Amino acid sequence: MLDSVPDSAVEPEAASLPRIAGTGAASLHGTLLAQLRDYVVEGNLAPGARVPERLLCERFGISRTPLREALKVLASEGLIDLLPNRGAWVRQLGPDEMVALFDVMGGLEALAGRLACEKITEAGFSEIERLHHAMYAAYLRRDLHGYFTGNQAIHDRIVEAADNEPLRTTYANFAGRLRRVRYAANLDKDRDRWGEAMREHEEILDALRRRAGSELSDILFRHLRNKRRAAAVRETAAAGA
Amino acid sequence: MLDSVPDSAVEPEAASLPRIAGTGAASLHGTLLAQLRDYVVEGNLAPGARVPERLLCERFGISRTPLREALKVLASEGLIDLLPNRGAWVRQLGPDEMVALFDVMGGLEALAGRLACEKITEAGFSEIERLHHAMYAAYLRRDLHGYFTGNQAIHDRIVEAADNEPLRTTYANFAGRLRRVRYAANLDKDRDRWGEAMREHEEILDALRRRAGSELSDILFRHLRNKRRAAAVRETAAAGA
DNA sequence: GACCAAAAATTTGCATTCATTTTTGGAAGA
DNA sequence: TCTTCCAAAAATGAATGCAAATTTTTGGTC
Repeated sequence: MLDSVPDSAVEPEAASLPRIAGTGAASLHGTLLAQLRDYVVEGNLAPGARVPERLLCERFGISRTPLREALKVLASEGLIDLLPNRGAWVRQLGPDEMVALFDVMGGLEALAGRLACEKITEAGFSEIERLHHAMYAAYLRRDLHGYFTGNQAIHDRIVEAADNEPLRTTYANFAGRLRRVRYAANLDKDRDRWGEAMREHEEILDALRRRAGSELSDILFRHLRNKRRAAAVRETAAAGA
Repeated sequence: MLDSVPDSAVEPEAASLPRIAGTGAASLHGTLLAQLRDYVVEGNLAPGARVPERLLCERFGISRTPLREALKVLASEGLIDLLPNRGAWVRQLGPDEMVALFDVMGGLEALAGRLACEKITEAGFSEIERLHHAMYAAYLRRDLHGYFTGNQAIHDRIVEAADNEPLRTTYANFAGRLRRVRYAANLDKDRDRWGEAMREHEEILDALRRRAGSELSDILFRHLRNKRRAAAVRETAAAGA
């Protein structure tokens, strides 16, 4: 039943207009939201630290109202915690939470791979293939940064190839939450993992070439699991330090 | 580099405290957010309709500030669109968007199934088995409502068994967005689909019994795809009407 | 010197106010 | 009669104000 509130006429243009605000692309509010999100994700505030409302207002040159709106959104994205009457705090990931987030990332990548197999074009595949070879070259010359960049690019391209807007958004959200975990950091000390990751990427490319959705889905989930395992070492070590 | 903003001391209790605000459980703001979300999800406002700010303020007995904060969050959840200077509009799903959302749901259920295979207890499995049989009984006596309820319960239990908080939250979000699509509505006219769905559920239970994660993952994704296909008929029909 | 209670100073949450923008309604003109 | 234009009205976006809660400081006691 439609409530006492009258349903205004349907907005005809709304459907065709770009969905501006959803995640906040343009529009003053969206700008601030993006800025503030970057500010947090980039690590300008220490995990577990209080988010200084007043200082941020001055920094961004705005009043508290729009800032607080942005904070509410960041809280719903899981980047910060809002404690009633006690303000906003940068969310700190415990080991369990990190594991949970990694698993979701794995699920999202698995989905992206599956969809990519259905939708990717020959050109799109070639591009990923090119990135793969570049990454392999970086691996051979032990260029950690080059490898990391290429790796990131490949995973992003797969998500892109899935051509699914909500997936893109959700993926970006979880990637942002895990941004602090520097998975690459281990590889130079964990040559085995590096080689293993490289082999997994061979499998990924192969499955994608054959457009084997289920298979790719599986590989990608396992790939993320292993990535997490490698990252967990450092996490645990850091926690113990 | 940590910015000019000084890092306040780390809040020791924050880690152990329940994550109250994230999705908004308690705390006045969270209450309003949940209320408003339900209000939209329940369909009190027509899709494509304007969200009447002032009226909602009166209805909930609050001022515009907290309402607008909640609207920003709902926009980030994808339930409404915010058009700069033009207010909030209930999001309307076109066919393509619906397809995209269904695919993400499929990916999330696939993930849930995979994780459930790793974590579910014998008691948890028995409960799902019980629900399955109850649903089958409903199917046999052509009890559409009973079937639908049981079906929903099973999928929810699988997500629950995955024991992953961010997955739970994300799943709930997408389920809410798709709430308007009444997948069950077709079954009484599409007996073939109903039987097919029932057979798929047999497979689901079987894979879960064997704790065959990858397999269950695949089945669940396909199951959702088929569910979408059935729902799409009605959607298309409705669009054509 | 450590510990605790009370008052001051911040900070939060929400209401209210104000400047812009959009929308509405109608008059003038084609 | 229909379109175009303009002014009034309403709605949005953001700043400010204020009561309640929290945190910090202060002062005193053991």
